[in-house]
Amino acid sequence: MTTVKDVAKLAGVSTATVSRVVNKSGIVNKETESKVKSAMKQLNYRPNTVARALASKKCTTLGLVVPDVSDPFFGELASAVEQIARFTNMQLLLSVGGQDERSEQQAVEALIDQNCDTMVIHSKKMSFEIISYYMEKLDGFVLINQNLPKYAERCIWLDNEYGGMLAATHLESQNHSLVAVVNSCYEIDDPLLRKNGFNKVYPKASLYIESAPTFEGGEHAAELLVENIDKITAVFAYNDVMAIGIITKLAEHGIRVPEDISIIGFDDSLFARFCQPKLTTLRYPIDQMAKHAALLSLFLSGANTEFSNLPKQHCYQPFLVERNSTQKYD
Amino acid sequence: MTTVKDVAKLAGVSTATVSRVVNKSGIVNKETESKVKSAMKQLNYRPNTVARALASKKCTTLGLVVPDVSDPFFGELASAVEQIARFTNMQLLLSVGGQDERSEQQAVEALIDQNCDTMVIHSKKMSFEIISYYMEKLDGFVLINQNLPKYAERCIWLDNEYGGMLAATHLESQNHSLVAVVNSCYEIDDPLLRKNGFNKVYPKASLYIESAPTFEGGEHAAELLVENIDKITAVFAYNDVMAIGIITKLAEHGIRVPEDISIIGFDDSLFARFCQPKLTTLRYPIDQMAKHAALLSLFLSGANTEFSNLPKQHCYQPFLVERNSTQKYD
DNA sequence: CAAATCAGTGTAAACGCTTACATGAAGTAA
DNA sequence: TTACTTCATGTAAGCGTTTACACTGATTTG
Repeated sequence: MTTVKDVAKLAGVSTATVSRVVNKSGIVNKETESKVKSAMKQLNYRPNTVARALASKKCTTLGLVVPDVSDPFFGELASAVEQIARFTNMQLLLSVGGQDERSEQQAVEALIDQNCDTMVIHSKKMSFEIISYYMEKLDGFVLINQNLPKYAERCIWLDNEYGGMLAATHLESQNHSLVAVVNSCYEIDDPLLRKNGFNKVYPKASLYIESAPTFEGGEHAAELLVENIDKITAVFAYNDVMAIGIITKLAEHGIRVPEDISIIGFDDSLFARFCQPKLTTLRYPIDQMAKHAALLSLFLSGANTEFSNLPKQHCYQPFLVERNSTQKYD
Repeated sequence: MTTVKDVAKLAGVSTATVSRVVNKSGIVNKETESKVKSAMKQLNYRPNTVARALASKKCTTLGLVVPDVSDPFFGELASAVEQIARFTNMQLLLSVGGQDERSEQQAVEALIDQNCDTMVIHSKKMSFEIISYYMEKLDGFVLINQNLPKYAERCIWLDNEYGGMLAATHLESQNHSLVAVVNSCYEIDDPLLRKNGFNKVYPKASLYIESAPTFEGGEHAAELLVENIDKITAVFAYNDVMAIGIITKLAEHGIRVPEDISIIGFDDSLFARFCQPKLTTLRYPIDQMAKHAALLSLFLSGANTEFSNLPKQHCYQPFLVERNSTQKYD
């Protein structure tokens, strides 16, 4: 491993000077600079990021914690954050938080141990106290998919209520009056908000079901749907996977989508186009949101000052992607 | 931030002793140990991983490079590696390699800059020369989904040929004699090997098509399938996404799966169950493989010596998952 | 022309930790 | 008693950087 010292010796300067040219900090003579540069090239010098982080107390890693990378939604999120990391010469440090508060907190602590002070967190279970603690401690702590009014400046979230409204409006425009809502039974805000938004258009759903936000959860909900099939003409599912679970189970009962019943999903996950029929759904701009969150964290932690003109708006709006799982009712 | 010094002062010992108890290295008196431990607790001390890595020249990060995290296949891979990392108190450092040799190499270099010397690499484009270079330089450099005979001890791969055979055998057992192979057009070994395996059972496919290994690629291939629909009764697709693309496009032409034509995929991706009909496919045990690769890297780099009795077998076998997209031909 | 400024560079002390080596006390064998 | 172990701990020199500060010689200012 070649170090600053080697470079300094070869170039006939001090390590301080080498450091100056590497970091483009301080003033250094053009000639000296080129001597140093050629020495670096000759020795194939690569600064040691770890030593650099230690000495400068600045860190070159961008942390991300998500509940589960194998979920394609978080895969997309991770991919977006990684792009920003690479673009700003940082390294992505990934921790998965799992499903309970303790492991989420451990994931954050693990990042802190790595001197990482810029991170974007998708938390499911962390209490407000714990979040506040980190917010106070780390300037670069930013939350994605969660809106804490007290820290709204450091949150990036989706307008779930608006999403619910959009779905409802779409169904209404297709003359559906008997609609079911199949919601997630998880104790987070999103399901509630989507339902609220939906209720603004349809003050009362013909049927309201809660189930796990998974394929199986969708299948399970579909059983109940089948029993009440005469009372509904359309359903708003919490997410695409559930919607697909519903469609699959419905098909087993000989109920066709969209001919017999319309279904609208949420997320526009990459497999929304994989099912029969292709899913009408709401696009969740997680890619943009994740990039915004990463840039915001970088800016707030002081790790990167180039991107100061970030969008003021921290709340993102989903939009309708109309495919084939919904149709006019008559 | 509280450091060893603070702990040492509070406990009335030297930093060396604190280090000893933290690392369980060297001999330390029971009493002293508990004094130190309580001091650590009291100050909420957490060792700084960066400083530790610098001083000991051992690193606490486990690197992973994949072509694209947003692809659920790599999401699963990343998730498995992360589990091992967490289990061994390491941090996952994720780099995405993209689609060309240069960026793959940059991804690796970025890991090296972080002092990371244990890493698992899924490469698509790296030349043998470059790979050899890293193999010689880094003991912990292990390859996944690639078998380089010279470095077989540091590769974990799938028996693609066997997979092809399995698919063929299944189709044969269902009396299909007119089979098409829809393969990936990417220049990697996998498609070729799968085809070879398939050919052992069916020396000549009734139709051979190459296309991009994506949903669209599948749709595209399906157009050709449709033109030759009378010549085939079954198709072996390179992967699940292609299979789904094919099914979707076929459906548009009124061709039903499996009634009119059987189709078998590869991977058993999580959405193999999302489509209609659910896909018969070959399970790719990427989860196990990734864990093995991570453990192997950890062992070879010397970062963790606990797991020395790893499976001798570096080649993994896919197996058939029979669902509803194939049926007996008569 | 003395004083002040400034470009360009070097010196050396951090950063938070590990670890080779030194030290000293106590026990053991001769 | 002397010499040798063994246990337990401390001292201090790194690890590869950054950076505050000091220094020099040249240029500008009044």
